Amino acid sequence: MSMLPIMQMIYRWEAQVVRDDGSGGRICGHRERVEGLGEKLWDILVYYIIMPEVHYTPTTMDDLLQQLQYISEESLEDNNSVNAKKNALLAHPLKQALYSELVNIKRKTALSIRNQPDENGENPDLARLDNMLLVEHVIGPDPSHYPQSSTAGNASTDNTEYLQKLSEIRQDYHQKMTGYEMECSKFTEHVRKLLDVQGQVRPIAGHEIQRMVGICRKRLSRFQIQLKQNICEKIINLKTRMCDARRKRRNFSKQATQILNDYFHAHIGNPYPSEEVKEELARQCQITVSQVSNWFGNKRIRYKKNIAKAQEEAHFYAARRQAETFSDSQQALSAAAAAAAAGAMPMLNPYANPVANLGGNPLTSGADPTQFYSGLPTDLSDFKYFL
DNA sequence: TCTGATGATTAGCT
DNA sequence: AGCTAATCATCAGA
Repeated sequence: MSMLPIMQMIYRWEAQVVRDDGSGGRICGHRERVEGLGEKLWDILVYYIIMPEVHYTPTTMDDLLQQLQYISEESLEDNNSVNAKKNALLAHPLKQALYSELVNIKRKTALSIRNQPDENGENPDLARLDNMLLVEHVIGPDPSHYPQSSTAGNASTDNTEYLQKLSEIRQDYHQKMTGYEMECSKFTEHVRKLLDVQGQVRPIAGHEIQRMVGICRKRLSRFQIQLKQNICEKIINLKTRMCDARRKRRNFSKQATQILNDYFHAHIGNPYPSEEVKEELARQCQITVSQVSNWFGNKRIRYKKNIAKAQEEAHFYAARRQAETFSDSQQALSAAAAAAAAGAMPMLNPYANPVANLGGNPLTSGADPTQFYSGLPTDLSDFKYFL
């Protein structure tokens, strides 16, 4: 605390006292603007002005500083001498005048300095969290009361499970928020009562108490933010879990697979549907365009792989047939294996060579005939994709 | 429970 | 951006 404002305040108040009670006394000419009043100002005034007879008046700056230090360190609680001072102060005829003056000065000086706009502004983090909680139906209307849509079975099951989990989170949130509000109210009420008591001996106006309660609530809102953050994290985890397609993979319906297979085999020469076609297929199959893209990606690569596998098997069996003409069966098997491994005899590849394909028997490969021969192209140019 | 099928994801390529 | 190839995670039938 700076000394100059305190001295100015003392002089100012002394002048006020002289005017109010007309009893004369020291009148000081210092009426300069008072700035930066501290919380102990009231005690200082009590010591030096209201009860000057029980305290010696400091004559030097060092004496005054020493006295101020003493006052600052003295507790206002459970102290007989302090209580005596409080009582003397409350009974003093000038108490009200002094009180009003100090409240007025505090409002003009200290409060105006501390009353920054950000103290009253809404916390952006809290607003963001509240917004998310509103969007996710944790606050506001309960989504579990909404009528269920009659979508496909899997989606409906997922939705029900999601709503159930969300309802649990919602319940947890409201329970914790109720507890928070209760604790918050209890604490702010305690602060309010404390300030009311302090207000009897210190210049604390009603609006200051309100402001202090607001500050308390603001400080306590950190717990509220923490709570809301935890709830938001829970929702994000829930959504991640529910939306993780790998965990909740569902096979497409038979009808959807049929539609996709029909298109694939009908366009086996160039199984790359355009974006428009993908959208149409997605609509027909009731899946997303991405799923259509995935399906075609998987289909193409697996189709190719199966061809390679069929080719390998064809090589093996062809080689074995050829080897059967040998007398040594061991030699035959070795020859077949070597032929298959080397990918020899491409003539037997039903897809690498369309002419051979048309003459071969796909069933000997052991592959799924519907996989390989459904919608088999008749025009040789259709094979360009696999050549 | 095992195993092949299948949808989704990812890195790398063009 | 779209594709391939490898891989993962899950489904579903034996």
